[in-house]
Amino acid sequence: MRRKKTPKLLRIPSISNAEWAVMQVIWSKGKATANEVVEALSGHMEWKPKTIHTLLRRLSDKGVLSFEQIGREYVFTATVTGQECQLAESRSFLSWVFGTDTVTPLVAAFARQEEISPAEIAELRLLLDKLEADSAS
Amino acid sequence: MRRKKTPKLLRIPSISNAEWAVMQVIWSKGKATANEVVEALSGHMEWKPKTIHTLLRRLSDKGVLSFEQIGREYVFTATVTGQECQLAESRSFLSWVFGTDTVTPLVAAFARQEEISPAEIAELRLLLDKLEADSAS
DNA sequence: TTGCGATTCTTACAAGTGTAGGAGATAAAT
DNA sequence: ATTTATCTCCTACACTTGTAAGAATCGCAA
Repeated sequence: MRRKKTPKLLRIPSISNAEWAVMQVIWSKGKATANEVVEALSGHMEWKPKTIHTLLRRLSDKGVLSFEQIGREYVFTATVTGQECQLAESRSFLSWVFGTDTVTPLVAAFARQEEISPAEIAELRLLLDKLEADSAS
Repeated sequence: MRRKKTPKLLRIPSISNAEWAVMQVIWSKGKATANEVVEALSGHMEWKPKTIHTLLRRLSDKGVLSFEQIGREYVFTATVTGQECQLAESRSFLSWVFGTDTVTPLVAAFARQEEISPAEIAELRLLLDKLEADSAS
């Protein structure tokens, strides 16, 4: 039987909008050099390499990235998982926009605008089923 | 039969964190003077009145608040609904944190951490049922 | 070993935010 | 009519964010 995860309240520093794009790359690749990040982002972001370097530095300063020097390059890795950050951000988002700590109001808001497709409804149902099964076990 | 709401892409200017607290008050009261907002926020926010005045001014500058002068006071009203703003913010949030335009990943993230209570599961199911009924009609 | 090219470190700067203070105007009270 | 208590308007300032340029450094090729 799965137990509630430890409520690890490790303070996750706030990651800005632009910084998220960089983190996504690191998370998806596990680790990456500055150039790999630049590479990965070129195409769908129109950032100069310098800009990305700045973001990497700021993220390191905040402690959500760590790096080791390999030769003359730095290899960055995340010190927090994407899931942790997503959850943390989601919580604070829900709290300031909906004044709540649950997802329901958000879903309701989308529902009101009929922004939820039948396929998604099915997907959500499945999720709920699994949740219930889990907690019942 | 309900039709999809007009996809009114009226650009909603971004409302900052602190500003949201002010908007919540205006939305809940319909209209309010500066002092009423100060009043409403005192207690759970530790802001000086001046701070709130500044936020009101900035919101007016952004055009999400309008005001009419009654005597020597200003009465503020919102020019955008809370729902519009919540939806707009939610969309941009989901897009930069989850890289999606649907709510499912957020719900899944909460589900993974078992942050969803049985009661909430029921509530969500109800919501989905209603949604489906609506679109089927 | 010396220059060169790649990489990192330092600095910049405007816009947006959080958080107000002080000056000026004005309605109300006396 | 003057004072006074309130409001609003203008100004401030440090921090964050988006967006980078230039300087310094360091390892490799010649």
